[in-house]
Amino acid sequence: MPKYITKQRKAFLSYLELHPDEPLTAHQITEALQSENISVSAVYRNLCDLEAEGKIRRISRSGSREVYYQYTDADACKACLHLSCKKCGKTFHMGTPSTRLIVQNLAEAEEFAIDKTDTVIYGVCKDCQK
Amino acid sequence: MPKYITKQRKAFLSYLELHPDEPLTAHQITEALQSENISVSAVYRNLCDLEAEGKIRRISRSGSREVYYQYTDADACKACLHLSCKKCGKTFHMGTPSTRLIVQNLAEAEEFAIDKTDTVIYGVCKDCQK
DNA sequence: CTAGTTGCAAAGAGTTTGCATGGCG
DNA sequence: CGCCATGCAAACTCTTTGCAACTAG
Repeated sequence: MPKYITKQRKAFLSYLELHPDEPLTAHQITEALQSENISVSAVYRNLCDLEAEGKIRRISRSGSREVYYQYTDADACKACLHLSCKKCGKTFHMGTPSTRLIVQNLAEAEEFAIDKTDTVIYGVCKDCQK
Repeated sequence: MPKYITKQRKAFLSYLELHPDEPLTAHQITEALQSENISVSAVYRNLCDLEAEGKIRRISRSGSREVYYQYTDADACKACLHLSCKKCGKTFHMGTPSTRLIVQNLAEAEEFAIDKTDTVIYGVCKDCQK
């Protein structure tokens, strides 16, 4: 948790708030904040801080060597599961009833306590299915 | 797809087959095959090949900087979802009925076509819940 | 004034690649 | 014998770190 609100941190945070749930690379963020003269190290340090606070999800997987950071607007989505479209990259929030159904089914049928924050379900969204 | 069956590749593949669905680092694999005198580059090259063939899942996420490779024994688990325990690291295969239920629910309630190969559900398994 | 934050450049870690050598078929 | 795979070391890229300078409170 930040103690000083510097110009760089302010820019960094407001950029993330404008792109919630969007998979961003460290490089992308640095580029976007070029006008604010933020350094790569500051970006990484801030990313690490947020990751430690659990406000950012870091992901990398098959198909791309890139590492993505996703700003997850805290409370808004602690109750739901996240759906990520492999085509457009957008993230969707699963409705509460569906989420509950899955959580319950997993608990009952598999005795598995799902972690809603960590899990991301991949697939193809409505719009990209055409 | 391999054209020659070399001693190193044979050792590499049989090691993976002994550790299906287990999250392994490239370093770990190299260490384990030390007696076979396999080089790091050979390990990486073989990992890349399998990843391209879709036989290996590469994953890295918040909480650890490590990159894990998981050998997914092809056909055996194309029909089910994977559960990964955050405590013991083991992977479990979700039963077909439960899987079907989730797939269907996602399709109906969210119009989202889940990709069973890419998705991994994180949480805590039965044994680790105690 | 004091302590947290930044920028820079150097250090690190993990992964990839070029090239000559060696081995499978 | 011809081509693929390997090993080695160098090259790369991304990320982390040390340190001095800066700045918010």
